[in-house]
Amino acid sequence: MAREQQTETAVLGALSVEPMTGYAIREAIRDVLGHFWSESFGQIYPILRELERRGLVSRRGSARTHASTFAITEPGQARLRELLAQPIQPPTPRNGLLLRLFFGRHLGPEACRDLLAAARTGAARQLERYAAIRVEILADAANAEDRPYWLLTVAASEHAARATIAWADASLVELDALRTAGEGER
Amino acid sequence: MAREQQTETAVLGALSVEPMTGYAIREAIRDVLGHFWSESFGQIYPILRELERRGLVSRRGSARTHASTFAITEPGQARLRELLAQPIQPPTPRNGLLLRLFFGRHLGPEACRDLLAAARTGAARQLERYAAIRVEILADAANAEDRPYWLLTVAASEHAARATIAWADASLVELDALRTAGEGER
DNA sequence: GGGCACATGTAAGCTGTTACATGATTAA
DNA sequence: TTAATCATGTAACAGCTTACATGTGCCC
Repeated sequence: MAREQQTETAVLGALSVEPMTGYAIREAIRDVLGHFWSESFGQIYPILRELERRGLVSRRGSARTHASTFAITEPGQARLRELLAQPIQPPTPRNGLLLRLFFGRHLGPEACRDLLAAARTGAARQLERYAAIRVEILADAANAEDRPYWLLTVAASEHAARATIAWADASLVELDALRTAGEGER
Repeated sequence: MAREQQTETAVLGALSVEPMTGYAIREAIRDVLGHFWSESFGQIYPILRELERRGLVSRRGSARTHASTFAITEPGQARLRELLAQPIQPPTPRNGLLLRLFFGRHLGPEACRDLLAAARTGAARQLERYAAIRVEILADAANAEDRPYWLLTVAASEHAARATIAWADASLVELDALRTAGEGER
């Protein structure tokens, strides 16, 4: 699946929940899919125009009034199903934290400790956010059919965050052992 | 930290382990950092030339002979330490699997099941690869000082993979419940 | 001498972000 | 009425991948 089609998927998917303005699509993606997806205005508006041209979404209200709402059409629904069935494009891995830790010898144990502690804190904070999202999803009576799928994605992020915390805790212990050993050598 | 500096970090880091050709840098990044980093030739060669110009690496042998080895210089070491201390640039999240599952209602429980099963299989295969990398690192007597840091990154990936497996298992159970409920409604 | 792995590099092109320009609407 | 938020869009640019062009050295 080409990269561009993924934006198309996200936009059509957002509109499959309810009609929205382009601005609202961005907000929804940031607030609801934020833990696993992102789109910028520079992507969304051109795609919306393109989707409109192809009849996959319909615009209500003109762009000039600064209040045009987009709704997914029947062909749009079909296109969304088609896109969702495409093979998943594996992301190119780029983890700045692990890059630093891999070359951690040049940074020293203390700085690595700080990196790990920060990662742990960040993951813990994310867990709180996921709990809030979970509550929101459970409270949303309008989209009961979507609920199990939405909860699936939250669970994925929660598992990942808990794994990060467990890894950080174990690594902090190991780094401490390394620091003590380093002091012993002096 | 700007994106471009991250490539600089990866290249200088690779050369901090031992002098290498550009080709070998790519191989090393793919084989050793592959689970959390990637670089392509189109990035590596221009950066090497730039680093040479700035005196951060030195070239032995000419490009024309197709066998020039790059080594990190003393200023290069200092630059690497500086780069490693830069704040981490958070990656923009883009998880194609979670995007599909979020809109899973349109795909149906069976297709989502397949996605989860594939994710589980992939994570299990990765775990095997990490075990192999771990053995390699432990067997590498030349870089004993780097070892604890390298093992840290492997542990991170292992934790993540195990979290994926646990999540997939739990989610498969939930999806089955959903399928059964769906059949009961008919 | 044919194929393969090693090796260097460039150019085109895609994806995506950022910054900017512009305007409407609403609440203080 | 002024500030904040909602809203639409574009242009420039950064970053990265891919494909291509080219060549070396080795082994069968």
